[in-house]
Order: sequence, then structure tokens, then C-alpha cells
Amino acid sequence: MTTTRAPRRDAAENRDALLAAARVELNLDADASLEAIATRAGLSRRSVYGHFATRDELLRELLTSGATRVSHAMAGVDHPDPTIRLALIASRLWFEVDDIRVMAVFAVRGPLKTHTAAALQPLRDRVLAAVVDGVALGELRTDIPAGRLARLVEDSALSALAASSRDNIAAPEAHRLAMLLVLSTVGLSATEAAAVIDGTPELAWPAR
Amino acid sequence: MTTTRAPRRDAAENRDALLAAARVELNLDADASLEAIATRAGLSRRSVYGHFATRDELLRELLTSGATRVSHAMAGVDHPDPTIRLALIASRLWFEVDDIRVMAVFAVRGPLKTHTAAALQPLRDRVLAAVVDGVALGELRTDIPAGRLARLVEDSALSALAASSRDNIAAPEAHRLAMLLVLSTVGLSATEAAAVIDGTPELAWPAR
DNA sequence: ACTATCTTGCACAGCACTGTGCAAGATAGT
DNA sequence: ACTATCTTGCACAGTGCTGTGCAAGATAGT
Repeated sequence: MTTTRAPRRDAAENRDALLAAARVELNLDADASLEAIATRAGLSRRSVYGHFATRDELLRELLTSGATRVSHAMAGVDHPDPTIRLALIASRLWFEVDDIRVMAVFAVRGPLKTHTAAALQPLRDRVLAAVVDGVALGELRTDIPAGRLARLVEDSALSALAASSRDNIAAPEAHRLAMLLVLSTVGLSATEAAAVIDGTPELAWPAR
Repeated sequence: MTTTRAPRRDAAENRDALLAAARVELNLDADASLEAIATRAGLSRRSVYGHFATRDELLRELLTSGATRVSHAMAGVDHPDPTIRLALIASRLWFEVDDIRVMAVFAVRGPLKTHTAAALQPLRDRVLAAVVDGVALGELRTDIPAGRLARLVEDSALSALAASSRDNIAAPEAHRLAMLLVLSTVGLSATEAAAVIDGTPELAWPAR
């Protein structure tokens, strides 16, 4: 068999640095050049090709790594109340802002659309399930079909993320904003949403 | 004085066709080439330069024309109730989907950011004013500062537009969706939002 | 200290696009 | 029918990016 020998330690670090740099740079500009990414990672453009065959491959890797990160963050989200579950998803998601935003961009534009959509699917399924449950229990609005509503929940979460970065809102406030918006989208009034959040310890900003 | 003589009729038509084509094509792909736009307009790429000095100038013109179109659509939005005023804005806006979406894209990316933002300003002022009034009257949520909330209203309207085109929802339903989402964002519960919409004739889908 | 591994700079090919010049042809308006 | 106006095709320069080859230099690991 043709075993690929383990990479050198610094090489592995640089590889990670490239991915991290890409995450940052693509959040600033979705069309960032490899030059820009490499520079941010402290490497030369030429070296990128030592780690990734093509720009596309870098992106792919970034997206799938983001996806696993997110799905890892989703582990253990299983509150019996679907409304709270949604808020919980929003909460967890908030901590993966960077990944989420990159994925959101590439889920819409460019040739990686389908790839990204696929990576995002499990998350979407979770949201959809929560929405369906919530509607069935009469907790959520019924004037918008569940499937559509689930996508809108996504959008509202993204709006919150966008708002946080453009107004650079302090973390705890941004975190709450994400939950508030999701709950509003799903049909709760502002006061109801606040009640849900404040009445559920798991939704509080984690003490440090 | 150096009067520029009137353009020939067909030339004027082609110019308009180019703008229309750009509107469509840029909605499909924000990076559409002049080639693509020209082709859609039934012209050759070379001819574009007979009407617009540069790609940038085409975009500028498209954006400002969109802006005037939108502000024209806003004329006469002055209901005493701020909540209804917001819904009304959403309603009117809905009919300018194409312009709105292009503007939304270029308000965020590329060198036309500031130009677009400026063109969008009057609309933003209107929204902000309505939000401020609504908060003052105790109709709208107070847990999000008015300025931020106004931007989030924008975002929710855009989400509705995006949803309409990705699920291609029938016009009257999409129209209602836009209003519903805006009202939800602003703190109303689903049932309250429905009540507002159904209780206000101006917000009904215009009979044809 | 030795070597396989990794990084770098440079040069180059290729691609997709914008913007221009020019001459030939089509068309509107009179 | 005549002419100013407009469109087109082609050729070409310029730009900014991706991807590759190669040789020299740096570095990790032993």
C-alpha cells in the first residue's frame, strides 16, 4: 500500500493557518485572492499550492471543516420544547459566526453552491424538525408553511450575525439578539421571546 | 453653449434595454460580465461602450435609477400609525423587488458601496422614522435600539424577497410574507401581525 | 550533522475580463 | 435619397488573477 507519510509539524500548522486566514479574509471579501489569504497566514502565495492543489480545494476544505465544527456545536441540542430548541440552536450557532458566515456566502454564489448546501443539510434538518414540532404543538406561527419558515429562521439568524459585525455589538448582546430574532421570526412577540430566553438557564450567556 | 443633440430613438431604447438587462442579469449573478448583459439586451458587448463609458458607469446609473424608482414608490406612504406605515413600506417595496435586490447587493460589496448607501439613505430614513415613532408610542419592541432595529427591518424585508424568488412564491403571498416578516421583526406576534394586515385595507393585495 | 520536507522567489503560460481604435455596415429621420 | 447616428466585428493592450516549473534556501526531526 502507498502510505502517505505524516507531514512535518510546521507544515501542519501552516496548513491550519491558511484555513484560518481564509476564514477571516473571506468574511471580509468573498472574492479574496490567494495572495491575500496567504499573506494573512504569513506565507507566500506559492506555498499555498504545497497544501492545496487549487483554490477550489482550499475552499472545499474550509467549508467542510466549518460544517463539522457546526455539527459538533449542535451536539446535545435536544430540549423537549421546540421553541427553546430553536433558541438553543441560534445560541450555539452564534459561537461559530465565522464559519457560518462563510458558509452562508458560498451556499448562494459560485460553483461550491451544491457542496455547501450539502454540508449545511444536517443543520437545516435540525431547524426544520424543531419548526415542525413547534407548529404541531401550537407554539409557533402557522401562517407560513414550516419548510419556508425554517429557511426564514436561517435568514434571520444570519441577519443577526451581520448586524453584530456591522455595529460591532458586544458578544453577550449579539448572542441575545440572534435568539430574539429567531424567536420573532417564528411568531413570538418581543415580550414572549424575552420571557422564553430569560426563563431558560441554558439560553443565558455562559458565565466565564 | 455646447448642447448635446437628442439621441436617436432606437439608441434610447437600447440604452434602456441595457439597464433592464443589467437588472435581470445582476440579480442572477452579481458579477455578470458586460458580455452577458449586452447579449441579454440583444446587443454586442462593443455597443455598450456607446452608451456607458465604463462598466462602473452602467452600474451607477442602474443604481440611481433604482433609487428614484423606489423613492417614487414611497411617495404617499404616510399613515398615522407607525406600525401600519412600516407594513406599507414593505408592501410598496415589494413591487420594486428587482431594483431593491440589486441595490442590496451593491450596498454591501464592491466599490459602489458608498454610492449605493447614499442612494438608499432616504428609504432608510423613512424606516428609521417609523420605527422611532412606533417605539415612542409603545407599539414596537424596545429591547433593540431603534437604529439597529431599523436595519434589521431592512434585512427581514430582503429575506422575504429572497424567499419569494427561491421558492417562487405567488405574488400576493410573497407580498404578504414581506409584511408579516417586517412586523414580526419589529416585535409583533404572528397573530398581531395578521390582525394589522387584515384590518388595514391599504395593505391588502391590490385587486386587478 | 544530515536529510527529507517545506518555503520562497522568479518566470511564465493561461484565462476572463475591461476598455479602445477603426472601418464597414445598418438604420432612423428628414 | 441622403446623412448623421448607431451597431458590429475584429484586433489589440492592459489588468489581475490562478496554476506550474525550477532552483535556491530554510527548517524540523533524527
